[in-house]
Amino acid sequence: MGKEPTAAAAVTSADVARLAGVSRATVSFVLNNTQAHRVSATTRARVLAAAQQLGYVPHAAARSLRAGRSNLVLMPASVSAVGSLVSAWIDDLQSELEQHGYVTVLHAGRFSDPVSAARAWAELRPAAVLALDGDSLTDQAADVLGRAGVRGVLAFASHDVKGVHTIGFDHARVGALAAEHLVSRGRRNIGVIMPRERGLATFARPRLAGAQQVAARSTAAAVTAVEMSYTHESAAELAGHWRESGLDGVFAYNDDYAALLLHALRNKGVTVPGDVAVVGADDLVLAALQQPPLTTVRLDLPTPAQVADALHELVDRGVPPEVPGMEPVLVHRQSS
Amino acid sequence: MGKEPTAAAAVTSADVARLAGVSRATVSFVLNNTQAHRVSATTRARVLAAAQQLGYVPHAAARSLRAGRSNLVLMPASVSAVGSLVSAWIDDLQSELEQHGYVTVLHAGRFSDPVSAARAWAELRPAAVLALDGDSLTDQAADVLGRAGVRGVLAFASHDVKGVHTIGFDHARVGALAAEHLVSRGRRNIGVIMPRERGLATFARPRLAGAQQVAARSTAAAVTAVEMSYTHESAAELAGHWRESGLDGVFAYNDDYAALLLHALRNKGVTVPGDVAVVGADDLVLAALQQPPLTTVRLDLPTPAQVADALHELVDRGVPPEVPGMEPVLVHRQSS
DNA sequence: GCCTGTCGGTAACGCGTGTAACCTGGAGGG
DNA sequence: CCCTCCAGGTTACACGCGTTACCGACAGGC
Repeated sequence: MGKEPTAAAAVTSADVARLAGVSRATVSFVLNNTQAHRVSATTRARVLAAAQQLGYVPHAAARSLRAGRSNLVLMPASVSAVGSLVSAWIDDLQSELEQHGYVTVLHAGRFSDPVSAARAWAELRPAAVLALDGDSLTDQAADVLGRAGVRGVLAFASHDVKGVHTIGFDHARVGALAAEHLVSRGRRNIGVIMPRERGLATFARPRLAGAQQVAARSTAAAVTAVEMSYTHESAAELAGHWRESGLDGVFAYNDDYAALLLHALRNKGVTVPGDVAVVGADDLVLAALQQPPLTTVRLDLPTPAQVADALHELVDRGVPPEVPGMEPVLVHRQSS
Repeated sequence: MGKEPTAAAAVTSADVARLAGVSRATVSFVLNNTQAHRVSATTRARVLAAAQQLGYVPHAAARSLRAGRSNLVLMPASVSAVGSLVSAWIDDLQSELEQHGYVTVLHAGRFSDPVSAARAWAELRPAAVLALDGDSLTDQAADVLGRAGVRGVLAFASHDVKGVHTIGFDHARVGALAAEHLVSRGRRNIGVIMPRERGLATFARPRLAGAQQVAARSTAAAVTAVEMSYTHESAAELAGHWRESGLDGVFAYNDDYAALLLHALRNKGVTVPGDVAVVGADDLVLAALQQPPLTTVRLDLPTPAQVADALHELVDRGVPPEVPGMEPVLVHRQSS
């Protein structure tokens, strides 16, 4: 009960041992149910009682230091970059990994380059790193992780990186799909929204590139990048100059951005899909709520269980089974 | 260059020492720029070169084990429970803490009770725990953290908990504000949406309670809890039976839920605010985009810098400066 | 009485670090 | 020549834990 007001030292297994009147080894045997060593029922009870009384909790770092491997899974991701789409997916993945005995942790830092990012992750000595924006991983970064003893590096990425097991996640396909759809609806001047919000560029750039490739193939269409922030002001300004831009189709990066832009366009008297066709992405709940309902690109992700199993295999045996990549699907509604 | 295909052992400072031809201590002195000890320029260069060549990254766990304290800040929170509102705030907080030398990490687990949750957090031996849903913290949970040597426990909560430094965050006030507004607009039968999504209950329950208190004071009004999932089907079903419910006002927990409900109501021919007034919360960007624009409760949070400073003071000196709590403000638009 | 097991416990080491304490060789002052 | 001092290195320990090897006591078979 009596908690020290002054810097209470942490309770260690040695404290438990002292209180129970046994050695630290015995405490370890009891608390870990070590099968190789037998402990009498009475001492076992004494140890458990002492641990309970002191509120002992083992020190994960010391444990994995001794064991030579950790059960930490690091997901480098900023909370805001994770859209509403993936957040539920991440939660489920976390539960799956928990059942495998892993502790999953999200960490976002602002890093200048991939290698210093990898260095920061490596300091934590996770068992595995699961990168959602795997395209920002270089092979030097993967090398840093490997030298730090990270057993598995899994990444959603469009291209292979040495030392990284990639799960197909080609954002270029998303942009291409949207652009192809707009072209097939007769649009020729296609704008692609590039969010100014930091952290979204890694996804936005390849989506733009995908759209540009489509334009390059079909000679009739042209693609223009259009910057926009996720604010009413930015959307209103964009919509205000829309007619001058001559754009008759737009891929808005996201359903969130699309909804914001849609509203601003209507306010300025630009009709959708009459004057301009709008396509979002992620197929969020709000997409269907828009006026007109929003055409969007749905992203079918591999199930959390599949990814969790793959990660476990990778950490445990070194060779993961194949995981199906992300498959983008166009959902046609009235905005295009 | 040659990376071992078979379980490459992690690079340690001993490896660096061996390659540089010095002792491990010297390596430590060089890499940490220890002022108390002088190292000649030539050996310093040799050590740095060796570390560079091997790609050495220090082992954070071993370091904090030795140092007796960690620089980890743990934020228990599931990604999906963190609304769009707080996600940007969290990112900023993370940068602030990074400048203070902390590594911030998000962790969500499904726990049966507060104490086992605290135990899981305590295993990581963080310097501090920052709980966003602080109302699920008990004093036993705080005790577990304290005994594990966690220096500071900060929580957004409505009530004080022994051993926890709370930052005022009274969700009951949010519900109360919404209810008062609806009553002042002449509404008498007020529904409060309770999301079925897991993890949101800790916020939803006090919001409901706040609304109920308002109803208890003003004899004219009644409050009913209404369950709803964040899906089109659930919203449609709710809207389909709306007239029978007799509700003429609703606090929809959230702008997201409010937008979904708004749309479903319109589909069923229920007019807003004619038949029913709708109030959301969080003042998300999409709130102003709705038809009609959504009345909402904006939550003014303390700045990330304030919280980061408080946390640092708490960890460093044990006594944090006061941090202003969350202040809910009603934003009136046309949906009520 | 001696050898052989088995049961129940402990001593000791190492994981990767940081740092206090301790050497050593050479320069300088008396 | 001896003592002192300092620069520049090393040795040794501790952090909290898991585990291997050891050890004493006691029972049983010859």
